Amino acid sequence: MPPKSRAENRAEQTRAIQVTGRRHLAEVGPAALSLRAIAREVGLVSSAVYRYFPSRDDLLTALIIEAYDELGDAVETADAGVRDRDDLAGRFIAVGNAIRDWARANPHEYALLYGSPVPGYAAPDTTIPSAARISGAFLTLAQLSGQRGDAVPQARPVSAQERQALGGIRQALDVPLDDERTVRWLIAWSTVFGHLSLELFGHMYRGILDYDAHFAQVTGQLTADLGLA
Amino acid sequence: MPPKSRAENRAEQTRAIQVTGRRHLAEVGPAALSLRAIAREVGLVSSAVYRYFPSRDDLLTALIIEAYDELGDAVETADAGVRDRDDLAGRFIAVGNAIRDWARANPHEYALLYGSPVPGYAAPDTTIPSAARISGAFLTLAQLSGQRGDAVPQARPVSAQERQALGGIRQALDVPLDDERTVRWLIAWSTVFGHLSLELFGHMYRGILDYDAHFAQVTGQLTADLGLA
DNA sequence: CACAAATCGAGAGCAGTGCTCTTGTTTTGC
DNA sequence: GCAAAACAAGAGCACTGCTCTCGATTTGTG
Repeated sequence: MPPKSRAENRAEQTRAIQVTGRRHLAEVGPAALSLRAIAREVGLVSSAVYRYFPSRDDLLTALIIEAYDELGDAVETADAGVRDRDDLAGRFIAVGNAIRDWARANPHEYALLYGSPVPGYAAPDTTIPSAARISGAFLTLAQLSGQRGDAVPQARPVSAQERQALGGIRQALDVPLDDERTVRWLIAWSTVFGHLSLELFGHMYRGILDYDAHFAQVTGQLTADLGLA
Repeated sequence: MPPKSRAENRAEQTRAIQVTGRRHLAEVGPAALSLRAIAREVGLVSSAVYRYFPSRDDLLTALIIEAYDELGDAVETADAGVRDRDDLAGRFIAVGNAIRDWARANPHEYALLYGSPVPGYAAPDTTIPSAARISGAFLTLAQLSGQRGDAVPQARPVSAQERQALGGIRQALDVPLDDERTVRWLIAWSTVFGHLSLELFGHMYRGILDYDAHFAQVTGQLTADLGLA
Protein backbone atom coordinates (compact mmCIF):
# COMPACT_ATOMS: atom_id res chain seq x y z
CA MET A 1 0.00 0.00 0.00
CA PRO A 2 1.42 3.30 -1.06
CA PRO A 3 1.79 5.95 1.64
CA LYS A 4 -0.86 8.57 1.14
CA SER A 5 0.00 12.19 0.88
CA ARG A 6 -1.55 14.57 3.32
CA ALA A 7 -3.82 16.03 0.65
CA GLU A 8 -5.00 12.59 -0.41
CA ASN A 9 -5.65 11.60 3.14
CA ARG A 10 -7.57 14.77 3.79
CA ALA A 11 -9.80 14.26 0.79
CA GLU A 12 -10.36 10.68 1.79
CA GLN A 13 -11.26 11.51 5.39
CA THR A 14 -13.55 14.32 4.32
CA ARG A 15 -15.36 11.95 2.03
CA ALA A 16 -15.53 9.25 4.69
CA ILE A 17 -17.08 11.65 7.16
CA GLN A 18 -19.60 12.85 4.62
CA VAL A 19 -20.67 9.39 3.46
CA THR A 20 -21.19 8.03 6.95
CA GLY A 21 -22.87 11.32 7.78
CA ARG A 22 -25.16 10.73 4.87
CA ARG A 23 -25.96 7.25 6.09
CA HIS A 24 -26.69 8.48 9.57
CA LEU A 25 -28.86 11.20 8.09
CA ALA A 26 -30.85 8.58 6.22
CA GLU A 27 -31.27 6.57 9.38
CA VAL A 28 -31.97 9.08 12.12
CA GLY A 29 -32.83 12.30 10.34
CA PRO A 30 -31.28 15.74 10.36
CA ALA A 31 -32.16 16.72 13.92
CA ALA A 32 -30.67 13.61 15.47
CA LEU A 33 -27.54 13.67 13.35
CA SER A 34 -24.59 13.46 15.74
CA LEU A 35 -21.06 14.51 14.92
CA ARG A 36 -19.75 12.29 17.68
CA ALA A 37 -21.55 9.23 16.41
CA ILE A 38 -20.16 9.86 12.96
CA ALA A 39 -16.68 10.33 14.38
CA ARG A 40 -16.92 7.06 16.29
CA GLU A 41 -17.85 5.18 13.16
CA VAL A 42 -15.16 6.77 11.04
CA GLY A 43 -12.68 5.88 13.77
CA LEU A 44 -11.89 9.40 14.78
CA VAL A 45 -12.17 11.22 18.03
CA SER A 46 -14.90 13.84 17.97
CA SER A 47 -12.61 16.84 18.03
CA ALA A 48 -10.73 15.59 14.97
CA VAL A 49 -13.84 15.92 12.84
CA TYR A 50 -13.65 19.67 13.28
CA ARG A 51 -10.49 19.69 11.19
CA TYR A 52 -12.67 18.70 8.25
CA PHE A 53 -15.97 20.37 8.99
CA PRO A 54 -15.78 23.53 11.12
CA SER A 55 -19.18 22.80 12.62
CA ARG A 56 -22.17 20.53 12.46
CA ASP A 57 -23.92 23.07 10.28
CA ASP A 58 -21.14 22.92 7.72
CA LEU A 59 -21.52 19.18 7.48
CA LEU A 60 -25.25 19.69 7.09
CA THR A 61 -24.62 22.15 4.30
CA ALA A 62 -22.49 19.58 2.47
CA LEU A 63 -25.22 16.98 2.91
CA ILE A 64 -27.87 19.42 1.70
CA ILE A 65 -25.95 20.13 -1.47
CA GLU A 66 -25.33 16.43 -1.98
CA ALA A 67 -29.03 15.71 -1.58
CA TYR A 68 -30.12 18.52 -3.90
CA ASP A 69 -27.74 17.26 -6.54
CA GLU A 70 -28.90 13.71 -6.14
CA LEU A 71 -32.50 14.83 -6.53
CA GLY A 72 -31.48 17.04 -9.44
CA ASP A 73 -29.83 14.08 -11.13
CA ALA A 74 -32.92 11.95 -10.63
CA VAL A 75 -35.14 14.66 -12.06
CA GLU A 76 -32.98 15.33 -15.09
CA THR A 77 -32.52 11.66 -15.79
CA ALA A 78 -36.25 11.09 -15.62
CA ASP A 79 -36.92 13.97 -17.96
CA ALA A 80 -34.28 12.78 -20.39
CA GLY A 81 -35.86 9.35 -20.35
CA VAL A 82 -39.01 10.56 -22.06
CA ARG A 83 -38.60 9.61 -25.70
CA ASP A 84 -41.03 12.06 -27.23
CA ARG A 85 -39.48 15.42 -26.32
CA ASP A 86 -42.64 17.19 -27.39
CA ASP A 87 -44.72 15.27 -24.89
CA LEU A 88 -44.48 17.95 -22.24
CA ALA A 89 -47.27 16.38 -20.21
CA GLY A 90 -45.32 13.14 -20.11
CA ARG A 91 -42.16 14.99 -19.16
CA PHE A 92 -43.95 16.87 -16.41
CA ILE A 93 -45.32 13.67 -14.97
CA ALA A 94 -41.91 12.01 -15.25
CA VAL A 95 -40.35 14.88 -13.32
CA GLY A 96 -43.07 14.78 -10.68
CA ASN A 97 -42.73 11.04 -10.27
CA ALA A 98 -38.95 11.34 -10.03
CA ILE A 99 -39.22 13.86 -7.22
CA ARG A 100 -41.75 11.77 -5.39
CA ASP A 101 -39.84 8.53 -5.84
CA TRP A 102 -36.68 10.10 -4.53
CA ALA A 103 -38.50 11.69 -1.62
CA ARG A 104 -40.12 8.43 -0.61
CA ALA A 105 -36.82 6.59 -0.91
CA ASN A 106 -35.04 9.31 1.09
CA PRO A 107 -37.60 10.76 3.48
CA HIS A 108 -35.09 12.22 5.91
CA GLU A 109 -33.19 13.87 3.12
CA TYR A 110 -36.44 15.25 1.76
CA ALA A 111 -37.21 16.63 5.20
CA LEU A 112 -33.79 18.22 5.31
CA LEU A 113 -34.36 19.95 1.99
CA TYR A 114 -38.04 20.84 2.10
CA GLY A 115 -39.09 20.45 5.72
CA SER A 116 -38.62 22.84 8.58
CA PRO A 117 -35.18 24.41 8.52
CA VAL A 118 -32.94 23.13 11.28
CA PRO A 119 -32.72 25.67 14.11
CA GLY A 120 -29.91 28.16 13.95
CA TYR A 121 -29.06 27.03 10.46
CA ALA A 122 -28.97 29.60 7.69
CA ALA A 123 -28.55 28.07 4.26
CA PRO A 124 -25.50 29.61 2.66
CA ASP A 125 -25.70 30.76 -0.94
CA THR A 126 -23.63 27.77 -1.98
CA THR A 127 -26.76 25.61 -1.79
CA ILE A 128 -28.68 27.78 -4.26
CA PRO A 129 -27.30 26.42 -7.55
CA SER A 130 -28.07 22.82 -6.61
CA ALA A 131 -31.48 23.75 -5.25
CA ALA A 132 -32.29 25.63 -8.41
CA ARG A 133 -31.92 22.51 -10.51
CA ILE A 134 -35.25 21.19 -9.29
CA SER A 135 -37.33 24.28 -9.89
CA GLY A 136 -35.30 24.75 -13.05
CA ALA A 137 -36.63 21.49 -14.42
CA PHE A 138 -40.17 22.82 -14.10
CA LEU A 139 -39.28 26.19 -15.54
CA THR A 140 -37.63 24.62 -18.56
CA LEU A 141 -40.83 22.76 -19.37
CA ALA A 142 -42.78 25.97 -18.81
CA GLN A 143 -40.61 27.77 -21.32
CA LEU A 144 -41.05 25.02 -23.91
CA SER A 145 -44.79 25.12 -23.42
CA GLY A 146 -44.77 28.88 -23.84
CA GLN A 147 -42.61 28.75 -26.94
CA ARG A 148 -44.96 26.45 -28.76
CA GLY A 149 -47.88 28.62 -27.73
CA ASP A 150 -49.92 26.31 -25.51
CA ALA A 151 -53.03 28.02 -24.23
CA VAL A 152 -53.19 28.54 -20.47
CA PRO A 153 -56.59 27.19 -19.44
CA GLN A 154 -58.86 29.12 -17.11
CA ALA A 155 -56.13 31.69 -16.52
CA ARG A 156 -57.07 34.48 -14.18
CA PRO A 157 -55.95 38.02 -14.90
CA VAL A 158 -52.59 38.60 -13.24
CA SER A 159 -52.61 41.54 -10.85
CA ALA A 160 -50.16 44.39 -11.22
CA GLN A 161 -48.49 43.52 -7.93
CA GLU A 162 -48.12 39.93 -9.00
CA ARG A 163 -46.55 40.96 -12.28
CA GLN A 164 -43.98 42.82 -10.27
CA ALA A 165 -43.56 39.93 -7.85
CA LEU A 166 -42.64 37.67 -10.74
CA GLY A 167 -39.70 39.88 -11.63
CA GLY A 168 -37.27 37.62 -9.83
CA ILE A 169 -38.23 34.67 -11.99
CA ARG A 170 -38.41 36.69 -15.17
CA GLN A 171 -34.80 37.70 -14.68
CA ALA A 172 -33.62 34.14 -14.22
CA LEU A 173 -35.09 33.02 -17.51
CA ASP A 174 -33.43 33.16 -20.90
CA VAL A 175 -36.69 32.82 -22.80
CA PRO A 176 -39.47 35.20 -21.78
CA LEU A 177 -42.51 33.65 -20.17
CA ASP A 178 -45.98 35.15 -19.99
CA ASP A 179 -47.07 35.87 -16.46
CA GLU A 180 -50.27 33.84 -16.68
CA ARG A 181 -48.26 30.75 -17.51
CA THR A 182 -45.69 31.48 -14.83
CA VAL A 183 -48.42 31.64 -12.23
CA ARG A 184 -49.82 28.32 -13.37
CA TRP A 185 -46.42 26.66 -13.15
CA LEU A 186 -45.71 28.13 -9.76
CA ILE A 187 -49.02 26.71 -8.60
CA ALA A 188 -48.02 23.33 -9.96
CA TRP A 189 -44.71 23.65 -8.11
CA SER A 190 -46.49 24.37 -4.85
CA THR A 191 -48.97 21.59 -5.43
CA VAL A 192 -46.34 18.95 -6.05
CA PHE A 193 -44.28 19.84 -3.00
CA GLY A 194 -47.38 20.44 -0.95
CA HIS A 195 -48.58 16.96 -1.79
CA LEU A 196 -45.21 15.45 -0.94
CA SER A 197 -44.88 17.25 2.37
CA LEU A 198 -48.44 16.42 3.40
CA GLU A 199 -47.93 12.81 2.35
CA LEU A 200 -44.51 12.27 3.87
CA PHE A 201 -45.23 14.16 7.06
CA GLY A 202 -48.31 12.12 7.75
CA HIS A 203 -51.16 14.51 7.05
CA MET A 204 -52.87 12.25 4.54
CA TYR A 205 -52.89 9.35 6.95
CA ARG A 206 -56.29 7.66 7.01
CA GLY A 207 -57.66 10.29 4.67
CA ILE A 208 -56.22 9.18 1.38
CA LEU A 209 -55.85 5.44 1.11
CA ASP A 210 -53.64 5.12 -1.95
CA TYR A 211 -50.96 7.78 -2.22
CA ASP A 212 -49.70 6.53 -5.58
CA ALA A 213 -53.11 6.73 -7.17
CA HIS A 214 -53.79 10.15 -5.73
CA PHE A 215 -50.48 11.60 -6.82
CA ALA A 216 -51.05 10.30 -10.32
CA GLN A 217 -54.48 11.87 -10.34
CA VAL A 218 -53.04 15.17 -9.13
CA THR A 219 -50.22 15.37 -11.64
CA GLY A 220 -52.63 14.38 -14.37
CA GLN A 221 -54.92 17.22 -13.40
CA LEU A 222 -51.96 19.56 -13.29
CA THR A 223 -51.00 18.75 -16.87
CA ALA A 224 -54.50 19.78 -17.86
CA ASP A 225 -54.33 22.99 -15.83
CA LEU A 226 -50.95 23.81 -17.36
CA GLY A 227 -52.35 23.40 -20.86
CA LEU A 228 -50.13 20.43 -21.63
CA ALA A 229 -52.74 17.76 -22.15
CA MET B 1 -54.16 34.65 49.58
CA PRO B 2 -56.11 31.45 49.98
CA PRO B 3 -54.09 28.24 50.25
CA LYS B 4 -54.40 26.35 47.02
CA SER B 5 -55.54 22.81 46.96
CA ARG B 6 -53.30 20.23 45.42
CA ALA B 7 -55.56 19.85 42.39
CA GLU B 8 -55.64 23.59 41.84
CA ASN B 9 -51.92 23.81 42.15
CA ARG B 10 -51.42 20.98 39.75
CA ALA B 11 -53.64 22.55 37.11
CA GLU B 12 -51.90 25.86 37.60
CA GLN B 13 -48.41 24.41 37.29
CA THR B 14 -49.37 22.38 34.26
CA ARG B 15 -50.69 25.49 32.60
CA ALA B 16 -47.62 27.50 33.60
CA ILE B 17 -45.33 24.92 32.06
CA GLN B 18 -47.35 24.80 28.88
CA VAL B 19 -47.58 28.57 28.43
CA THR B 20 -43.88 29.18 28.94
CA GLY B 21 -43.26 26.13 26.76
CA ARG B 22 -45.37 27.78 24.12
CA ARG B 23 -43.40 30.99 24.40
CA HIS B 24 -40.12 29.15 24.14
CA LEU B 25 -41.49 27.27 21.15
CA ALA B 26 -42.32 30.55 19.46
CA GLU B 27 -38.85 31.85 20.16
CA VAL B 28 -36.51 28.96 19.47
CA GLY B 29 -38.59 26.44 17.56
CA PRO B 30 -39.54 22.85 18.26
CA ALA B 31 -36.12 21.27 17.93
CA ALA B 32 -34.45 23.65 20.35
CA LEU B 33 -37.23 23.49 22.89
CA SER B 34 -35.64 22.63 26.23
CA LEU B 35 -37.47 21.16 29.18
CA ARG B 36 -34.75 22.40 31.50
CA ALA B 37 -34.97 25.95 30.23
CA ILE B 38 -38.73 25.89 30.71
CA ALA B 39 -38.30 24.47 34.22
CA ARG B 40 -35.84 27.22 35.13
CA GLU B 41 -38.25 29.90 34.04
CA VAL B 42 -41.23 28.36 35.80
CA GLY B 43 -39.06 28.15 38.92
CA LEU B 44 -38.89 24.41 39.05
CA VAL B 45 -36.05 21.97 39.01
CA SER B 46 -35.92 19.97 35.82
CA SER B 47 -36.97 16.67 37.32
CA ALA B 48 -40.11 18.22 38.78
CA VAL B 49 -41.47 18.95 35.34
CA TYR B 50 -41.78 15.22 34.74
CA ARG B 51 -44.55 15.14 37.33
CA TYR B 52 -46.66 17.15 34.88
CA PHE B 53 -45.43 15.94 31.50
CA PRO B 54 -44.02 12.41 31.41
CA SER B 55 -41.63 13.38 28.64
CA ARG B 56 -40.64 16.14 26.28
CA ASP B 57 -42.75 14.52 23.59
CA ASP B 58 -45.85 14.75 25.74
CA LEU B 59 -45.29 18.45 26.19
CA LEU B 60 -44.85 18.73 22.45
CA THR B 61 -48.12 16.89 21.93
CA ALA B 62 -49.91 19.37 24.16
CA LEU B 63 -48.36 22.25 22.25
CA ILE B 64 -49.31 20.66 18.93
CA ILE B 65 -52.93 20.35 19.96
CA GLU B 66 -52.90 23.90 21.30
CA ALA B 67 -51.49 25.17 18.01
CA TYR B 68 -53.93 23.19 15.87
CA ASP B 69 -56.82 24.55 17.89
CA GLU B 70 -55.51 28.08 17.67
CA LEU B 71 -55.22 27.74 13.91
CA GLY B 72 -58.62 26.11 13.79
CA ASP B 73 -60.12 29.03 15.70
CA ALA B 74 -58.50 31.50 13.32
CA VAL B 75 -59.81 29.63 10.31
CA GLU B 76 -63.35 29.27 11.61
CA THR B 77 -63.48 32.88 12.75
CA ALA B 78 -62.29 34.05 9.35
CA ASP B 79 -64.88 31.94 7.58
CA ALA B 80 -67.63 33.13 9.89
CA GLY B 81 -66.60 36.70 9.15
CA VAL B 82 -67.68 36.50 5.55
CA ARG B 83 -71.10 38.18 5.41
CA ASP B 84 -72.39 36.56 2.24
CA ARG B 85 -72.50 32.89 3.14
CA ASP B 86 -73.07 31.99 -0.48
CA ASP B 87 -69.82 33.62 -1.53
CA LEU B 88 -67.85 30.42 -1.37
CA ALA B 89 -64.97 31.97 -3.27
CA GLY B 90 -64.74 34.70 -0.65
CA ARG B 91 -64.94 32.16 2.12
CA PHE B 92 -62.23 30.04 0.54
CA ILE B 93 -59.96 33.05 0.26
CA ALA B 94 -60.74 34.07 3.81
CA VAL B 95 -59.80 30.63 5.05
CA GLY B 96 -56.61 30.64 3.01
CA ASN B 97 -55.62 34.04 4.26
CA ALA B 98 -56.37 33.03 7.85
CA ILE B 99 -54.07 30.04 7.59
CA ARG B 100 -51.33 32.08 6.01
CA ASP B 101 -51.64 34.95 8.47
CA TRP B 102 -51.46 32.57 11.39
CA ALA B 103 -48.51 30.73 9.87
CA ARG B 104 -46.57 33.92 9.28
CA ALA B 105 -47.31 35.15 12.78
CA ASN B 106 -46.34 31.78 14.27
CA PRO B 107 -43.70 30.31 11.99
CA HIS B 108 -42.25 27.91 14.53
CA GLU B 109 -45.67 26.62 15.42
CA TYR B 110 -46.41 26.17 11.73
CA ALA B 111 -43.19 24.24 11.37
CA LEU B 112 -44.20 22.07 14.29
CA LEU B 113 -47.55 21.26 12.70
CA TYR B 114 -46.70 21.04 9.01
CA GLY B 115 -42.92 20.82 8.81
CA SER B 116 -40.71 17.80 9.29
CA PRO B 117 -41.89 15.70 12.21
CA VAL B 118 -39.56 15.88 15.19
CA PRO B 119 -37.40 12.77 15.39
CA GLY B 120 -38.69 9.91 17.43
CA TYR B 121 -42.01 11.63 17.82
CA ALA B 122 -45.14 9.80 16.79
CA ALA B 123 -48.22 11.97 16.86
CA PRO B 124 -50.77 10.28 19.08
CA ASP B 125 -54.36 10.04 17.90
CA THR B 126 -55.32 12.77 20.34
CA THR B 127 -53.99 15.34 17.88
CA ILE B 128 -56.27 14.16 15.08
CA PRO B 129 -59.50 15.96 16.04
CA SER B 130 -57.78 19.32 16.30
CA ALA B 131 -55.83 18.75 13.13
CA ALA B 132 -58.98 17.79 11.29
CA ARG B 133 -60.51 21.19 11.95
CA ILE B 134 -58.30 22.76 9.29
CA SER B 135 -58.92 20.31 6.50
CA GLY B 136 -62.52 20.21 7.68
CA ALA B 137 -62.93 23.88 6.88
CA PHE B 138 -62.00 23.16 3.29
CA LEU B 139 -64.19 20.09 3.08
CA THR B 140 -67.19 22.00 4.40
CA LEU B 141 -66.84 24.52 1.61
CA ALA B 142 -66.41 21.66 -0.86
CA GLN B 143 -69.65 20.11 0.29
CA LEU B 144 -71.52 23.40 -0.03
CA SER B 145 -70.17 23.87 -3.51
CA GLY B 146 -71.24 20.37 -4.42
CA GLN B 147 -74.70 20.79 -2.95
CA ARG B 148 -75.45 23.82 -5.04
CA GLY B 149 -74.15 22.03 -8.10
CA ASP B 150 -71.12 24.11 -9.08
CA ALA B 151 -69.46 22.73 -12.16
CA VAL B 152 -65.91 21.41 -11.69
CA PRO B 153 -63.87 23.07 -14.43
CA GLN B 154 -61.44 21.10 -16.55
CA ALA B 155 -62.02 18.03 -14.40
CA ARG B 156 -60.06 15.01 -15.47
CA PRO B 157 -61.62 11.58 -15.31
CA VAL B 158 -60.95 10.06 -11.92
CA SER B 159 -59.19 6.71 -12.13
CA ALA B 160 -60.65 3.64 -10.50
CA GLN B 161 -57.77 3.41 -8.04
CA GLU B 162 -58.23 7.04 -7.11
CA ARG B 163 -61.94 6.52 -6.49
CA GLN B 164 -60.97 3.83 -4.07
CA ALA B 165 -58.25 5.97 -2.53
CA LEU B 166 -60.82 8.63 -1.72
CA GLY B 167 -62.78 6.19 0.39
CA GLY B 168 -61.26 7.52 3.60
CA ILE B 169 -62.56 10.99 2.91
CA ARG B 170 -65.91 9.82 1.66
CA GLN B 171 -66.51 8.10 4.95
CA ALA B 172 -65.71 11.19 6.98
CA LEU B 173 -68.30 13.26 5.16
CA ASP B 174 -71.93 13.59 6.05
CA VAL B 175 -72.91 14.90 2.63
CA PRO B 176 -71.68 12.90 -0.36
CA LEU B 177 -69.13 14.56 -2.59
CA ASP B 178 -68.39 13.70 -6.19
CA ASP B 179 -64.87 12.41 -6.68
CA GLU B 180 -63.95 14.98 -9.32
CA ARG B 181 -64.68 17.77 -6.89
CA THR B 182 -62.90 16.01 -4.06
CA VAL B 183 -59.77 15.75 -6.17
CA ARG B 184 -59.93 19.44 -7.00
CA TRP B 185 -60.25 20.38 -3.35
CA LEU B 186 -57.45 18.08 -2.31
CA ILE B 187 -55.30 19.76 -4.92
CA ALA B 188 -56.23 23.15 -3.48
CA TRP B 189 -55.33 21.85 -0.03
CA SER B 190 -51.91 20.72 -1.24
CA THR B 191 -51.38 23.96 -3.10
CA VAL B 192 -52.13 26.17 -0.11
CA PHE B 193 -49.87 24.26 2.27
CA GLY B 194 -47.27 23.80 -0.41
CA HIS B 195 -47.17 27.52 -0.94
CA LEU B 196 -46.90 28.17 2.78
CA SER B 197 -44.13 25.65 3.34
CA LEU B 198 -42.15 26.85 0.36
CA GLU B 199 -42.63 30.45 1.44
CA LEU B 200 -41.91 30.01 5.13
CA PHE B 201 -39.03 27.61 4.66
CA GLY B 202 -37.24 29.97 2.31
CA HIS B 203 -37.66 28.34 -1.08
CA MET B 204 -39.24 31.38 -2.71
CA TYR B 205 -36.41 33.63 -1.60
CA ARG B 206 -35.24 35.85 -4.45
CA GLY B 207 -37.60 34.09 -6.81
CA ILE B 208 -40.91 35.63 -5.85
CA LEU B 209 -40.58 39.18 -4.71
CA ASP B 210 -43.99 39.78 -3.14
CA TYR B 211 -45.37 36.83 -1.25
CA ASP B 212 -48.65 38.56 -0.44
CA ALA B 213 -49.37 39.34 -4.05
CA HIS B 214 -48.45 35.87 -5.18
CA PHE B 215 -50.54 34.12 -2.58
CA ALA B 216 -53.52 36.26 -3.52
CA GLN B 217 -52.99 35.36 -7.16
CA VAL B 218 -52.77 31.68 -6.27
CA THR B 219 -55.88 31.56 -4.13
CA GLY B 220 -57.73 33.55 -6.77
CA GLN B 221 -56.76 31.01 -9.39
CA LEU B 222 -57.79 28.20 -7.07
CA THR B 223 -61.30 29.62 -6.68
CA ALA B 224 -61.58 29.47 -10.45
CA ASP B 225 -60.25 25.92 -10.60
CA LEU B 226 -62.67 24.87 -7.88
CA GLY B 227 -65.57 26.29 -9.82
CA LEU B 228 -66.35 28.90 -7.19
CA ALA B 229 -65.72 32.04 -9.17
C1' DC C 1 19.41 18.21 3.83
C1' DA C 2 17.76 20.42 7.94
C1' DC C 3 14.46 22.87 10.24
C1' DA C 4 10.64 25.84 11.12
C1' DA C 5 5.81 25.84 10.05
C1' DA C 6 1.69 23.94 9.18
C1' DT C 7 -1.34 20.07 9.88
C1' DC C 8 -3.31 16.51 12.38
C1' DG C 9 -5.22 13.13 16.03
C1' DA C 10 -6.07 12.49 20.72
C1' DG C 11 -7.61 13.78 25.15
C1' DA C 12 -9.57 16.63 28.65
C1' DG C 13 -12.95 19.76 29.68
C1' DC C 14 -17.18 22.98 29.49
C1' DA C 15 -21.94 23.84 29.24
C1' DG C 16 -25.89 22.07 27.85
C1' DT C 17 -29.61 18.29 27.02
C1' DG C 18 -33.47 14.38 28.37
C1' DC C 19 -34.36 11.38 31.78
C1' DT C 20 -34.07 8.30 36.22
C1' DC C 21 -33.69 7.47 41.00
C1' DT C 22 -33.52 8.61 45.81
C1' DT C 23 -34.65 11.53 49.75
C1' DG C 24 -37.19 14.29 52.56
C1' DT C 25 -41.43 17.10 52.88
C1' DT C 26 -46.25 18.21 52.32
C1' DT C 27 -50.92 17.32 51.31
C1' DT C 28 -54.59 14.02 50.78
C1' DG C 29 -58.26 10.73 52.01
C1' DC C 30 -59.67 7.16 55.07
C1' DG D 1 -54.65 10.78 63.49
C1' DC D 2 -52.10 8.34 60.26
C1' DA D 3 -50.84 5.75 56.34
C1' DA D 4 -50.61 6.70 51.53
C1' DA D 5 -50.08 9.37 47.79
C1' DA D 6 -48.10 13.41 45.58
C1' DC D 7 -44.53 16.43 45.21
C1' DA D 8 -39.99 19.28 44.80
C1' DA D 9 -35.25 18.92 45.05
C1' DG D 10 -30.88 17.05 44.13
C1' DA D 11 -27.53 13.89 42.39
C1' DG D 12 -26.29 11.27 38.65
C1' DC D 13 -26.02 8.99 33.84
C1' DA D 14 -25.26 9.16 29.08
C1' DC D 15 -25.27 12.04 25.51
C1' DT D 16 -24.53 16.39 22.58
C1' DG D 17 -21.58 20.46 20.08
C1' DC D 18 -17.57 22.71 20.62
C1' DT D 19 -12.87 24.60 22.46
C1' DC D 20 -8.30 24.13 23.94
C1' DT D 21 -3.93 22.01 24.70
C1' DC D 22 -0.43 18.74 23.73
C1' DG D 23 2.46 15.80 21.32
C1' DA D 24 3.42 13.54 16.65
C1' DT D 25 3.73 13.77 11.73
C1' DT D 26 4.05 15.77 7.32
C1' DT D 27 4.96 19.76 4.66
C1' DG D 28 7.44 23.48 2.09
C1' DT D 29 11.58 26.21 2.22
C1' DG D 30 16.17 28.17 3.16
